[in-house]
Amino acid sequence: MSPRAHDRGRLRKRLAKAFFRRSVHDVAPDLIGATLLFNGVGGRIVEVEAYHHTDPAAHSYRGPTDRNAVMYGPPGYAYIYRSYGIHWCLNFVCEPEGSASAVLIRAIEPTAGLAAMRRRRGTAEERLLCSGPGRLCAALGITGADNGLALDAPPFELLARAGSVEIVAGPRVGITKAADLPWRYGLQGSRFVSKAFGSKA
DNA sequence: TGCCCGATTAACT
DNA sequence: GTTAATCGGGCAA
Repeated sequence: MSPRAHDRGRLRKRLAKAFFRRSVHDVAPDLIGATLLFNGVGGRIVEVEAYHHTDPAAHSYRGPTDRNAVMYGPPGYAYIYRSYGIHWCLNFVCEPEGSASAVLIRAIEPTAGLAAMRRRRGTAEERLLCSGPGRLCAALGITGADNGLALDAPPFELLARAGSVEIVAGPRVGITKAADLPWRYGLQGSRFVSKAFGSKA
């Protein structure tokens, strides 16, 4: 029996680099419901935001710098930056190389490695373990040292969602420029999002 | 070189 | 509701 036949039905498809080589506005909603693991710790993605290089709120809007260099590389890699000098935030580089566009991973529903997450986060509240970009990185143990790593190889593991999901969109969180663009996507009804979605986008 | 602001969070009043 | 923690980028001098 081939490995493929063995895996069928048991394991979901791993997201390859080609998955990310599309518009951020296609990749972002397609990530909702996918499973993100880092060293085996993680869960189901329930909230993301799209950042296009033409977007004034994007780090790549004003051109390449030391910090955003990974955004200018090929798709399918992790762009990790420090936020407010304290937190780490995880992004997936998308679109053809040079587009400098990415998707910010804002929240996941914890499903694997709960004990490790609680230890790193210092709280037992499951809902608060990964509900926010900074909290998510803390729970999974992701830091700036992981900036530039490929998403289709360890320590990362990304699995496509199983079946269909209902997706909601709304304005992004914590930005002042282009704050009206509805480029935040979430899993309908999830209690693990960082902030509730309005009824209308 | 110095100063202000930000894709945040937790601990305050 | 407000504020501190604390780092890189952007812009003024």
